Amino acid sequence: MPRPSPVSDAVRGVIDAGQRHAWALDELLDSVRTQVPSADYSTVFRAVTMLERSGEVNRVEVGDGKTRYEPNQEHHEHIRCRDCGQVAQVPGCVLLAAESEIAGATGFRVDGHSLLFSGVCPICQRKNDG
Amino acid sequence: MPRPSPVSDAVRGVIDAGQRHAWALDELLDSVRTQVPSADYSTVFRAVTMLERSGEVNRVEVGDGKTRYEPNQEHHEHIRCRDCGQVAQVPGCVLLAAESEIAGATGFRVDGHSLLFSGVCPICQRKNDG
DNA sequence: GTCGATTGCGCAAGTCATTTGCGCAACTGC
DNA sequence: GCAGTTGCGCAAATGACTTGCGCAATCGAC
Repeated sequence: MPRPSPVSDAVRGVIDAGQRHAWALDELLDSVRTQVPSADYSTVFRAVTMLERSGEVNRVEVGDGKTRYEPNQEHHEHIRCRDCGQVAQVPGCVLLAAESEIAGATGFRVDGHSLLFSGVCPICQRKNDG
Repeated sequence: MPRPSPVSDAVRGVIDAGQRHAWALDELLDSVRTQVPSADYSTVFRAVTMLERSGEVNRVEVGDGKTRYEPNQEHHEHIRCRDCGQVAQVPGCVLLAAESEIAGATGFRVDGHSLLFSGVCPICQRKNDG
């Protein structure tokens, strides 16, 4: 019987709840603190690091200078709002076939890709109009 | 007649020479120092920032924790070596058509994307085999 | 129950990659 | 040759992690 770990459990819970798609550490911390007010940044960091190592979550880089984490699901792409930074999920993948073609063109052995669309999310569109 | 600016000129020269595709600041500094040994990190930083503002270079994020810069050319994708971090260029774009579809699926107003393939470059493939 | 070992986690310091402030000194135009 | 501008080196500040340290809560054994 392992010791209870409220902070780590809260981190896992927050990510799995899926209220947001790709969580940055500070966002995770804010959310975790609604359940465990004393939670610390480093603890959240260690928790997601463990979850990543165990394969429960994936690290994603969306080019905003922050490391983000999402639940480990089937492959998909991302779309980020240029204004608020919110990251949403774009289901499906149209690129697998392209990889072998890229391999031929560049000489690289291609084993993955990450595709990020950018634009303005519905909420920010409304804000901008108003 | 503006003052000469050897460091800034060297930065522009290095990027335009195209010996590498996407330059990180420390790589730029190393290269610039072969021409101007006293060159400083902050000066290189300010130079690329200017070049970016003037539209001569583009900032690219390739998910390795460093900001990279490339000459402002027509749209293309990138491929990065998982081992050595080298970034090469993948010409062409197969995704423009997809953007409107994504817009419909997510509600975002889509105005761009960035696609990064990852894999192992020819040099590292040879290193790994040997 | 209580004692020793384990381990979650808060605190604070360290690291890495920028980013900014400061001020000297070279250069330009007058 | 002089005043004003400005490129740039130096060093400190910032932001986002990352790591070390050690307390204290909890577990299992007796």
